[in-house]
Amino acid sequence: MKTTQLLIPTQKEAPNDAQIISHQLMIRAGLISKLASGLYSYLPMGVRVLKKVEAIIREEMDKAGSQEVLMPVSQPAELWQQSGRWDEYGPELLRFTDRHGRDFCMGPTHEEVITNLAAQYIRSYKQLPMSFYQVQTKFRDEIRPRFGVMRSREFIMKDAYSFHLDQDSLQETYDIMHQTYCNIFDRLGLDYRPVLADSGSIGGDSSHEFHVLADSGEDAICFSDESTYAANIEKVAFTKQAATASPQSAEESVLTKKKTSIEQVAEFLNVAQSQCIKTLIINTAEGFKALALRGDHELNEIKTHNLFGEFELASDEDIKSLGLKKGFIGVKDLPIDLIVDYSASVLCDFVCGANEWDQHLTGVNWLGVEFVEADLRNAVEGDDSPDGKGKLVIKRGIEVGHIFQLGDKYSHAMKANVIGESGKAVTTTMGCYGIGVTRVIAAAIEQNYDNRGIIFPASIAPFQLVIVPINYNKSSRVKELADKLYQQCLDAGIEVLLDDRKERAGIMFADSELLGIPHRMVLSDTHADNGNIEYKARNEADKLEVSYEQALSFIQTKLA
RNA sequence: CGGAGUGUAGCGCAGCUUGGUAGCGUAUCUGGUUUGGGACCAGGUGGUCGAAGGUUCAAAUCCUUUCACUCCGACCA
Repeated sequence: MKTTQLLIPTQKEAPNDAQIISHQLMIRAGLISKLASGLYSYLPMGVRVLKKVEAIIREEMDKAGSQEVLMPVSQPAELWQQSGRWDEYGPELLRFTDRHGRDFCMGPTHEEVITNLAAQYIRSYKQLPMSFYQVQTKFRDEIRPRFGVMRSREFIMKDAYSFHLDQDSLQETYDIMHQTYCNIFDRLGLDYRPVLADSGSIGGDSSHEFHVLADSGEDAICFSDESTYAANIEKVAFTKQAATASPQSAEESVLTKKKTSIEQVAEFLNVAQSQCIKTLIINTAEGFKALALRGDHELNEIKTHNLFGEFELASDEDIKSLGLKKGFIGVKDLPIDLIVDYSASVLCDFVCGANEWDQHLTGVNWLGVEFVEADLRNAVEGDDSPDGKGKLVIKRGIEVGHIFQLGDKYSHAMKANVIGESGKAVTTTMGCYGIGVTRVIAAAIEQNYDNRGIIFPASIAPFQLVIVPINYNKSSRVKELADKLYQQCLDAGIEVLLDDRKERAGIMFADSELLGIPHRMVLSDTHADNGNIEYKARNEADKLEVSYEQALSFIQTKLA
């Protein structure tokens, strides 16, 4: 295509609400345009990239034997009431009412619809296993959309669902999908890692997230420095440890006026935060519970949720009503159940609140305290890897894919049964596999850019090659050479952009670099004098002269 | 939802304290000079200053209400 035929609104400056690099560059390169909070239009260049990503995903999904379908964005409430999620989902589910007063929602995901389809059409075990996918718009009414298309409200997702007669069959497809996802992200040219993820109540190794490594990632993921272990920080499970020390000192109460945080107390008493215990009070369906953690550790909400169900931190009033002093809560003589994290229960001679205003205790030991132990915390850098090999390293990741085994949650609720071999109805078992298509683009940019702009991986660049003729509108020789080369490239099936604008060289260079087109050929009178063109790869510093005659075969070699 | 901040031309911003003709850079249009790294000169286009109400002879500016957007938080007791 020719630049003058395209809308490529590049900008020198990014809008000041664009915080992260991918957001800034997508706006500056004219890929997207913001309509409202968390809502973006894709402009021609953005759509080209989107289509590239989708094409790779489609090819690999087809290869994996999945069938493409397309389901509606708006969905009737009845389906969600059947699955129970109409009440469970919360405010992220955008609901609305049609003119007849019927309730609907914008689909944040499509388990309900696909399960409904399966219930209708899959009747016999002989049809199983079967899987479906779609590339489609999702709507999630995010509490705080941010980072451009990274966390937007409307986004494009590839979601796939599989149906099985039994767990073995599900596991088989799950493994295929795992490999398929690796193939997809390999082809997308991304540095990614599959990591163990939280799978809710199902448990086991039945859920993996695919993370693109980038400092701006919203998730923390843990790796062993000596093995292949990799997991979301939320998922790293710890077991009971053996005590490494024994009590040495006697308990003592000290004045810690207005020192209410672990940080303040540790500094004031000149002890490590890891030698302090913090006591959190939570409100659960079964009443208030006290949780004790090492001062340098954080409470893991998912683990806590798995233990107690829905919970929230106790309010100031709640703490008061229990007779406790906020900022000075300790582990001794609590009026409620105490649950102690495994790494806190092995501490000796530690510091904790005294349950009196402005008082902490030092030299505290667990002797005589009643409690149960549990795994409550997030992993921190340097923890022992749960597989027993090496220490954990923490990196930031952007979650671009998630596969998990659903079991029969939806198929049971929505009666997706098949007639089994014995002639009786059997509830199918399901798997579910998602890729955030639009997020993949942002993630790819987070991983591939420099101070001039985007450096798209070749597989998803909007164009493979840009031809920059200098003085295209002045020099008939340059124009002739450029047009001819452009036509040769088109004939050869190369996705080529001819910058036919009446612009100075600097502007054309800057735009092509901002847009991240992998290969560039420059034509000018000076090069034409030598019968040459100039070639430069976006991701390399050096320019190269190539003879005009060999230009096409040269670029074909580069693209191969 | 809690806290903070911002709304003035497509984008980036000044003006507001102390009310008095709507400004700058960039983009865009016209003409000219330039032409291998975002050029220069000249002349234009473009804004009911987020919206509504109020005070005033007079409001971008002061007051009230409201809407939108952004950031931080919503585990660190």
